[in-house]
Amino acid sequence: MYDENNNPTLKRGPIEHEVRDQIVAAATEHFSRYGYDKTTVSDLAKSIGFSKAYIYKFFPSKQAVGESICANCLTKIVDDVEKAVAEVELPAEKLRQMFKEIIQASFRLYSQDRKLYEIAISAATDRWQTTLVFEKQIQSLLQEILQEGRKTGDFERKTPLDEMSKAIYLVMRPYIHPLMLQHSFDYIEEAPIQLSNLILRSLAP
Amino acid sequence: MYDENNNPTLKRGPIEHEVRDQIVAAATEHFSRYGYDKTTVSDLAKSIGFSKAYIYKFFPSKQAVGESICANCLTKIVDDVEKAVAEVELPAEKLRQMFKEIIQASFRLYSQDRKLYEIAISAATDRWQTTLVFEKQIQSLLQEILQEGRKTGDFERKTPLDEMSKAIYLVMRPYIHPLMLQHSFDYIEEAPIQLSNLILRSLAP
DNA sequence: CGAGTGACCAATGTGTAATATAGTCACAAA
DNA sequence: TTTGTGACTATATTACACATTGGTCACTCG
Repeated sequence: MYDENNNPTLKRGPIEHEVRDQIVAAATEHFSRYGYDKTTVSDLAKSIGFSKAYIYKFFPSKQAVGESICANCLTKIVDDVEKAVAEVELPAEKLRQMFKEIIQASFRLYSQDRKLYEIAISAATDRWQTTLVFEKQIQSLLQEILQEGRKTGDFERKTPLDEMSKAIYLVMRPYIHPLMLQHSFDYIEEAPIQLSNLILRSLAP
Repeated sequence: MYDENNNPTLKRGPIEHEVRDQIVAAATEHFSRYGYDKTTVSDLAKSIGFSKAYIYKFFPSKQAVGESICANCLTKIVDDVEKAVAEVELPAEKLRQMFKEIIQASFRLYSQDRKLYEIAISAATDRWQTTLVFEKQIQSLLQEILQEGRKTGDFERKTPLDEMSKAIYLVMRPYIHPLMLQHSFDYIEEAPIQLSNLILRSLAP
């Protein structure tokens, strides 16, 4: 597996360093208050008391800083989803919870940190690394649930797991992709319910 | 049912009139060549040999002209889908064909008339009348197929028809909405197949 | 050597004055 | 009445000079 923690398009210079953390902290603050575009690299530098050039000892580009902040948001979403899934027992319920919580966690980010959500939109639209990792994590979680459901006999076993998993991911994708989710806000209440029902009917043994 | 053919937000003055047709023809030509934004109402007027003011005897706004042209595109898509559906016998095959052809017809518009596709995006994003009509038509077609499948015993009958229909529409929606479809181009080959499979598994009696 | 920076450049963004456009209306000709 | 228009306004768009910004590099200081 690829180690995205030492990826040269995302990081540069010392991986563990106090200043790196300061940059991330300052960026989180500034990006969420003023937005990615209206925050300059100089702003970040000033707020931690260094020169702009020093930022570039730790990050190869402004976008790389953005990706770090975005990665934190997406990781938070994955954590919330995993937590919600862990709260119930049956695989079918896990699936419902997963779908519902992905939407709710994303929507929370949208409501409470609009500016960071906008970064997530750029990330998904321009296919930043961090988005690919996020998608993989969601897909893994989905596959785990499916595997468990197959083991317990709650889900059918004829259809190949990959096919099952892929199709269900495709159903969920419009609600995972931040840009698409925006165009589905009218459905965030009913969609996870109706679509979970449909998915579960298709998974009946 | 509401008569959108005499809707004051879309039309004005004589409904059946040669000049109206000329305007629509000129607009189709200009919009598809130069795009909606870069075509001025004066351009349309000039190309049919009248003054700009005369256009407004037939349409209440430039957008209304755009909606007319867009309505033609969407009607074409619905026709293509209905034709494709009529070509097969079994309800299950009709569903597959429907899903596949919606995507292909939209993609054809995207490939061959990019500028008109862009109008369709505006229409869907800003919820123009014409888009609502289009969605209704697709939903009706879907419901017809489901009803037939229930009658023939090909589809299960426990789940309420409305629920079934709604859920399947939600699965298809990302591929019907032109703006969302753009972000799913990577999946236009596999999605209709995988998702039709999933839907049909959920419809098994 | 490692931490840190000012000066610099190409590219991108911004403010603004000038232009173009959507839409209306009173009115004319047929 | 029906067909058709030029002149007008308020809003949107362009164009262009100017300022900012992302990013680099040679350099200093300890």
